Amino acid sequence: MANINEVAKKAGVSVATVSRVLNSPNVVTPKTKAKVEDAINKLNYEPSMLGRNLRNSESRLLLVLVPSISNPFYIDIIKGIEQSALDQNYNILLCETDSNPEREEIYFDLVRKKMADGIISMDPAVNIDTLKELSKQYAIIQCSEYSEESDIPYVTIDNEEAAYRAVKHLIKLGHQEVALFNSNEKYLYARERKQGYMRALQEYGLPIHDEFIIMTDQLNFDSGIEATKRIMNLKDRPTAIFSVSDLLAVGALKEMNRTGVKVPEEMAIIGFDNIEFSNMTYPTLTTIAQPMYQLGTVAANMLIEKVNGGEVSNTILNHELLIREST
Amino acid sequence: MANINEVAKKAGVSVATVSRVLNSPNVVTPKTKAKVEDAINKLNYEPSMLGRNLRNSESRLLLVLVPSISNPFYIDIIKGIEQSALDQNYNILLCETDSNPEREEIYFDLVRKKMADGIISMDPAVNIDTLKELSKQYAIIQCSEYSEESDIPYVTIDNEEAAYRAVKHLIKLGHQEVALFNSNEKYLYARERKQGYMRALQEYGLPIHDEFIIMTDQLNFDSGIEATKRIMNLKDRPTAIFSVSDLLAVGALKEMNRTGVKVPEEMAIIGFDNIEFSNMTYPTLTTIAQPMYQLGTVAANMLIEKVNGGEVSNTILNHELLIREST
DNA sequence: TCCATCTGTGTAATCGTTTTCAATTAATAT
DNA sequence: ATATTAATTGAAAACGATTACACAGATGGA
Repeated sequence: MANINEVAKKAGVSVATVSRVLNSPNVVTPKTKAKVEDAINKLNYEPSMLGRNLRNSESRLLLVLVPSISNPFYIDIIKGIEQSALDQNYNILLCETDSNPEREEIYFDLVRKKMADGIISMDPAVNIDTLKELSKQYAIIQCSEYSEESDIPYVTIDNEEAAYRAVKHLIKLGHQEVALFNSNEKYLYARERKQGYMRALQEYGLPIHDEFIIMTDQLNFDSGIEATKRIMNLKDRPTAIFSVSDLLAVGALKEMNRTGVKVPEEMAIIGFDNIEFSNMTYPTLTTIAQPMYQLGTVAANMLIEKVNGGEVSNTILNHELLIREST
Repeated sequence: MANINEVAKKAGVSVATVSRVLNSPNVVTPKTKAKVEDAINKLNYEPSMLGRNLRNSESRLLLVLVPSISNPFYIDIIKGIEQSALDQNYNILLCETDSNPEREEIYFDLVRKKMADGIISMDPAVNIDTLKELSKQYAIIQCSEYSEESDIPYVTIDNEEAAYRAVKHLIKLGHQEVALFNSNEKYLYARERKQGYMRALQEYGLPIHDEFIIMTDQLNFDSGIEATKRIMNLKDRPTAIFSVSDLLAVGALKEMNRTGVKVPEEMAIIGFDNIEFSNMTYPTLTTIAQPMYQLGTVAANMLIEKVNGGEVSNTILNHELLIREST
């Protein structure tokens, strides 16, 4: 476990020279460089990042705050972040908050204590006041979900437009009664998607049935089943469902299969996200595809730019309507 | 961005005392403690982990090496690891190798450079020679997949027995022709599960058809579809499939749905892992449930024990046959 | 030949903690 | 009141790198 001093001694040079061989090899004479490299090899020296990080006051670690890694939506985003981070010599600290404020505090402390150089927040349930406070001092980017009135930079898609297109697609297929499986409207994306839903209905002069709008607490499979049961118990049922998450839609699909309702003939279903699994279901799921991987790379690049003192501006990425078997 | 010196000055004590207030509050007088805490609050002081880590020569970071985070099998393991780590004041560095040796090297370098205190390896395709070499100097645990001839501690399940039970279950349902969707036999778990498969067949005096044994390169949905097509093209088809991964089985299910083959009537399918999705499919998937979360917590506890110089011994956890609709 | 310039290298300070050891103060026993 | 012991505190040395600054030797021009 040699350190830079031993290498310097063995090579007969100063520690400064060893450091230079490592960090700016061009300023040092080929001859001394060779001596130093020889010593490094002989001693099996590996520079310690602990010393390096302290001296440079950086950790080269990026905090990635996710509500839950069980939702595959985040998986591709994380892959994108990881790739961008790696390309720029950063690593990621993946943190699942489970929408648990205590956990969140643990993770926030990591950046306060300099264990992380910045944060990518993807948790809609994040404590936005703390986040705003932190953003005065630390580099922070919001990815996918964001807060309007904070001036924290974000990358996302046009949720209103995406929802509008999804519902328009259903209407054009002849559906007049479209249910909405939404999440809690305290989240911006939920409000925006609902607006898109309403705009489409209004544009085609269709009435809005309040009982067709189901709010679920969580975006998961079970909530999808639950919401579907409520819809199916209505005496006037809708003929199509627009779900703001593929996981909810998969739950709906499952419930249809269980009760023998034919999809898309008796009930059309459209999801949101384009998670991998949406293509594995029976029938496959029509959905709004979000550019997850790209959301990740862009978020990471923005964050690193910000860590290095640069200015970044908000980014809206493109989405896409993916028509498959469920509509 | 105050440091310990400024706090000491403001409180009128030495830095040693400040450090003690933080790390062993009981040895310092209540009065001085109050002074120090007051100064800490006034200055908004947060101790830097960079300094701390250098001094303690530790990073309190655990490297988690996963082949791919797209496979939900690893998600619950990761959750378990994270919980255990957090409980003991560690954090995890999640690293997806994508079975890419270059990436793997980047991650290995993190432990060589003291950026991580230990490794939990879950990648079957890991470079075992490098891993063995590293294990002489660093704390390493293998989780789920392991190498027999290395003396790196591991936690896993009894793969042979699990496979045996799965196939026995199919046989008891009357299936005489059982296909095996396996992964490459260079992996230990693949060899063990194949052995369990053969033991069950032999025990019931059933012949082993080589053409019923399909080896797939990857454990994903597409490979499952591919393998199913090959099986269905045989003139003598099996009546049941034992797949060593739920993802493969989901692919098989999808292909059955597409071609109108009834599951389980015309083809029974049993998976392995019990990923969340296995309960969302149509029909739901019978599977061998692995204790993923527990694999994670145990692996993390073992690793931390080892990081602290303790000795750990290999652990075999229990699995369970989960009978659902696909058999 | 001499001075100016450029290159390569070394010295030592610095990043922010923890901890050993010594010194001081407080507490207890005589 | 004094000697002895115990409890608090402080000074200074690590931990392992990077880098500003100074210095020496080489190069080139006049």
